[in-house]
Amino acid sequence: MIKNQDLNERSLYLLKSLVERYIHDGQPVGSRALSKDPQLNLSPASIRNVMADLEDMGLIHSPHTSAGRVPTVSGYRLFVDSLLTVKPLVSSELNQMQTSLLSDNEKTSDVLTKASHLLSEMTQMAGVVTLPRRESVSLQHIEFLPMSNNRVLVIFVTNGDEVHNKIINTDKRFSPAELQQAANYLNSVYSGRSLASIRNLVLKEMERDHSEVNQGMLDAVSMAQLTFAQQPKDDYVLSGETNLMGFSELSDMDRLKQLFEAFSQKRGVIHLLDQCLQADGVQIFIGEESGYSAFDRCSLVTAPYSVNNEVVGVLGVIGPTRMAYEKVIPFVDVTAKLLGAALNPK
Amino acid sequence: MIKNQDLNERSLYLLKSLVERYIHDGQPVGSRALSKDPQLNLSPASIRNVMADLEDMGLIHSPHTSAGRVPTVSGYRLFVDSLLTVKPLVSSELNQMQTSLLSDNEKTSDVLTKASHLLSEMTQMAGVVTLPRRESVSLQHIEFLPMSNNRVLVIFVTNGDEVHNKIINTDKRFSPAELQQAANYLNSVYSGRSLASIRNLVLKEMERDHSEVNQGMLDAVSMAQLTFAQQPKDDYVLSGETNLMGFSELSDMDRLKQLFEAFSQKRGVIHLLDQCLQADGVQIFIGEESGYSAFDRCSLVTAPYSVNNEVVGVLGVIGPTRMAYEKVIPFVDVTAKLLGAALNPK
DNA sequence: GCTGGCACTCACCCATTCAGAGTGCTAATT
DNA sequence: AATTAGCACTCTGAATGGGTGAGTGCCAGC
Repeated sequence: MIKNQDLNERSLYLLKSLVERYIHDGQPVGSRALSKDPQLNLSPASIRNVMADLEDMGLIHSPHTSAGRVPTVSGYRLFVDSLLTVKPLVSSELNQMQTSLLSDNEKTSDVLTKASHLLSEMTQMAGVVTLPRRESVSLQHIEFLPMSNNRVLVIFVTNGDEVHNKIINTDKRFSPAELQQAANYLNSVYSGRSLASIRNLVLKEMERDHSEVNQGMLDAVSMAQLTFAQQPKDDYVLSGETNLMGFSELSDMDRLKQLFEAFSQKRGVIHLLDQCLQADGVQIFIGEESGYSAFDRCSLVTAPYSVNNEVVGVLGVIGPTRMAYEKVIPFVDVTAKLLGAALNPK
Repeated sequence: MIKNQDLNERSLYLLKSLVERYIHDGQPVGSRALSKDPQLNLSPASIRNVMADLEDMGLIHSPHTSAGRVPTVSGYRLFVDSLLTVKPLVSSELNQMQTSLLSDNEKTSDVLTKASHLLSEMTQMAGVVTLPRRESVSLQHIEFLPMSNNRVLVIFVTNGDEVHNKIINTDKRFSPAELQQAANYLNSVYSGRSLASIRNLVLKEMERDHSEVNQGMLDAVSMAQLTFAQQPKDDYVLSGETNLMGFSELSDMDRLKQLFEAFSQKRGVIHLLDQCLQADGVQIFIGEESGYSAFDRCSLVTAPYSVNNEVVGVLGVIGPTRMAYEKVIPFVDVTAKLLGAALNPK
């Protein structure tokens, strides 16, 4: 990895200026263009020397002999990590974001959708928000409805007024009254607890000596087991994907197709986003860094969001590698904080 | 409109052959190529004469002087309406479709998703299935949960084990017991009825002399009113959109963007699909016929599907105008029938 | 009414040219 | 020792132009 110290002030400034220019107008940057920079009071020839050094270090690269230079992934990396001067949000933007996210009385899912739209609107790229991890949400209410045969429709509500439902196959047939009783029991014992802790409690309960407990409780616990046993697959809200079709660097149809397939596949994107749960702030994947070839020409700027000081999800912006990081980063950062605030129980 | 009778047998056969060839290999069809057709035992020159006639009638058109001919929208229309020989499904395809759709014990939404995937898989284009119209589904169970302030979370289950939920703002605060009572009342009176009829009953109930009824019933009815008042917006399940990115005729990025925006907008697509609810079989929109410019280069092959002999939704396939109608039409037709069967209460 | 013949028109491919941008290298300058 | 000016060189991209092939429209003859 290239470190800050390996390069002198001047080279770093030159790299910064080059990346900024390239991000700004999308053309390979030549020595002549850079020589116009007043802070970098150098002749094109000297700049060429510096650029040759930067190229040796793999920070920039020339698409062909007589083109200017373009940042490589490492170049972007260094730029983003050490050279970038983030642009604070202007207050009108902040206002817009606040009013759209903090409006009251919304269901969690609606707030997430709004956040996703907000990200894509503000950046004109794609916005993505993962649903809060099921593990950390808590149970508010559970309910069983009889269906044909041994099937039972489970409806449970988690905090944030999210309603989930699932069909379970029980090993015997329950009467409506029995189901009601089981629900009552579970509501009294588990409501308010996180799904993760419920899962643990259920497991313990199942291992206990069955003679001690009555049949009703046993049934209830086994239904809870069926309900909460396997982790549900995570999901996310994506919006503004179509914005990505406007970027020339993503206009290759094959790549675009791969990218959109990845979006509807969801698996890869979720895996990628999950990696950002640990980060304690904005995290960025540039180009191939993500490890998913569909994202080769894209960057992903993410930030985790928290409810009750616990990280429960991730949001981010997906766009071409050549994006205005200095604006996107604060957007993502602030959106994550606002979303956390909006989701906090009042 | 061009009618069958306006053209002699030969011209019609020529048109048919031309459209088939064009659909098959995507190149403008010239007179020489058509002269190879054994059934159409004519010299290129004669064929050119016929083609000139067809062009005058607006059925085919030449992209430029020295290219072959390409069907126009009217040409496709005539072809699809009167010339097409549909290819019945081979039994292996039918089997595949049956096994994937008729597997038991699925929720409505899962079946719809499967149908959509099936359509896109089989045709390698995009598949779309509208959710059953809310009007025609019937209420199975309703339930109220108290939330902060005057807000109440309504959960109701419709046939097909679909769980819906919604937050309503009541004008006074209800205790859990009151809510329970209201739910009990509504369940006893309305369960089994269609949402449309419930809406009517509720309206009548509201107009009745209020002194006659007790407060509990009144509360229940007003909550039902809030729940079922406005029609929920329709929705659909779309899949295989990315397949569309493979077609050269849709590879124009601007158009593609418009198309995908229309998909996520949903409004237009739904409106288009709704028009097919009345049709009593497969209905086709070719190119600009749809009236939505995003679909200018696309065709839409649809069929309504029914539960209990009542049409409740529409499904279809979206692809380039130049698609293999003779295969797509039976696919769509059969899928609609199978979906209806799969959704019929057992 | 059909067909063969013929002149004509394009789109497409290819090679060529040309200007412009940018480079690397070297020698001169500071 | 670092910077710069100068220069030859390379490569892209746009413009040009000829050649080819596919296909047409029309006409005259069968």
